[in-house]
Amino acid sequence: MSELPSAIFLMGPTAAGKTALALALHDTLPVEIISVDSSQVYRGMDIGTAKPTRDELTRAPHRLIDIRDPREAYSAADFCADALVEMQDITRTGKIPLLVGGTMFYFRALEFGLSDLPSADPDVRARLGDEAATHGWPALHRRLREIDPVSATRIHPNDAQRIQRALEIHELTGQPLSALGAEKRGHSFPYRVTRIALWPQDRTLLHGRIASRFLAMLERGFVDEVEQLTRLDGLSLTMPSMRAVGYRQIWEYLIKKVNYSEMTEQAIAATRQFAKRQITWLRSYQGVHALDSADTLPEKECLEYLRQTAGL
RNA sequence: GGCCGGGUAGCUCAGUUGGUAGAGCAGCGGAUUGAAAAUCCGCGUGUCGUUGGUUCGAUUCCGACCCCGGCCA
Repeated sequence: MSELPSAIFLMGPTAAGKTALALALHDTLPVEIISVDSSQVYRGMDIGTAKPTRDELTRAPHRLIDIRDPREAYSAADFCADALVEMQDITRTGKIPLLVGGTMFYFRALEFGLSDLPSADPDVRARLGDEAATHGWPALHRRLREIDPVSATRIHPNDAQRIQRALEIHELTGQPLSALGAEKRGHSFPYRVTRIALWPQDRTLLHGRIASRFLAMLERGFVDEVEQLTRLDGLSLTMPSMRAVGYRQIWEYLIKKVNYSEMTEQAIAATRQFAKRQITWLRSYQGVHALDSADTLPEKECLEYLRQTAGL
């Protein structure tokens, strides 16, 4: 058996201090950073995604940032392919890939793989969306029950997105998702992973950071940033990029659907809920070493852990 | 100071013709296979402002007091 190269995952909810810790690690270890963030892939979305600043990027380049136009879609499958290419590129130069971010689904898909399924088809989705608009999603769920009872049991009748996806797969392949998903193509991730998660155990503290960070984003021109985006021809609120926390609420403020204080309140609440979902992922992610980011960054603790487990 | 509203969940409010109460939002927990910062599921005990009275029983009726609006002085 040959020894697999090392990789480090640095995970954590929003506003936990991941970027700061990653920069610190980059200063002392032979690592190169890959961003694991479904919103930072978009160009022009800087303030609201808490993208590293230009100075920080000069100090420690991040891969997989600014690789898409906000009118394009990006997916977990795209990420897996892109990340693997970058990881191998880093490994080739004798360095260690440090994957940093808050998109837990991307981490999971990368490490454990996705089944061999067709990618999204806008036409099929549009047609299913139209059907749902007239008959309702529960009707489509009934149809799913006929063609794929296993998936229909797993997917709730209200879960529009998953019903749509399951029906889409059936239309595209003629086979049920439950059958395709079952034949896992033997996935083996070619890295030895050290997983670290960073977040304050004190929820109140996290909430405080989320609120003050959002207010700081507003001061740095977040509304202007979204205003610029609304001028992009063809960009709409339903696109994946604009479903991002903060962007969505500010967009609604700009079209006068909500006032300024409602926007602020709703954006902060949406961020808290997002952080909670991220924490749910982290709790179920096996083999994760949790670091508490309370008042100060646990930089030394992190380095010590890496020394012991990854031999750095 | 007088009159009129109102004081019920963290917030906004509903309700109980007297049998100790429920929505939305927030919060908490969970799921998660090409939209994932998405999408979905589950969770509601709170001196019903305080204090007396009537009553078998009061958050509900009556009185006093306190607080917040508004109007009049």
